[in-house]
Amino acid sequence: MSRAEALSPTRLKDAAPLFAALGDATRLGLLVSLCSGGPLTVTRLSGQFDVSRQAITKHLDVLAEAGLVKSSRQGRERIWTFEPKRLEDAHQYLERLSREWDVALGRLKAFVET
Amino acid sequence: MSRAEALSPTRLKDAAPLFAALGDATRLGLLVSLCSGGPLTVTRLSGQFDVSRQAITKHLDVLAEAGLVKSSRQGRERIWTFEPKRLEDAHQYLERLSREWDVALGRLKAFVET
DNA sequence: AAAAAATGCAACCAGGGGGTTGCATCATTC
DNA sequence: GAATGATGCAACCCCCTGGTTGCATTTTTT
Repeated sequence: MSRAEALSPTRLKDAAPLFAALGDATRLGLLVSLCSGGPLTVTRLSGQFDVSRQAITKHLDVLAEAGLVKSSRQGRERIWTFEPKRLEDAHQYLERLSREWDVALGRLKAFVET
Repeated sequence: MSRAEALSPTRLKDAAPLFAALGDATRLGLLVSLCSGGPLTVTRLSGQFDVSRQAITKHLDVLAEAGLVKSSRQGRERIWTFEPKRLEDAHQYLERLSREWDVALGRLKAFVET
């Protein structure tokens, strides 16, 4: 394994929590809001969903833990912003998977043609 | 929204269960095995992980529910195979998200330059 | 036909996840 | 400085998930 690969966050053990963070409808909705609606505060965000503000806070914490969002204090309010890096990691992981699949298909095809 | 988009399984409500299925290290391992190791049986698969065969069965059921694997009976054993379609759906959903992000960035840039 | 192999099915258990309510705290604004 | 607004923190609840064990069922194999 190359050093770059060893440090890559797209290794299996790191990819699972990332996908887990994406695996909730409310959290995906939050990502969409922050993505297209720009940086927002918790109370603003919770207005768009029918769950309590505290529930939204928990979801944002999960997303932050996965590195998908970032927050910063600004006076009395906390601003949440989308963080595209980890999304790219997930993207790359999926690509590696399907590439491995294509390789396997290639092997099978070569085997059949023998 | 176009008809194709309306029917696409990459809409938010369908994407969440898909990512949730991917959000477990054991299940990702199973996908990798089926992907690169070819179709396998449950007992063969459970040999590669340190959980019981029944636990692996449950994981495979989750993956099947999400459309990521498929199974077929063959005599007394059941063969599990990787199913690449849904992976492509997940891939597309991530791309749509990051595209939306890029659009938002573009808007911001245009606004700043005014 | 009996033994062995692969799977199916069910009950059970511990822990975490998603949700809530209630209240404390900190910054603004009048 | 008192009221209001935005968060933070904690306790609690329910249920789903990931895991287990034990046993029944179906096919092979000898």
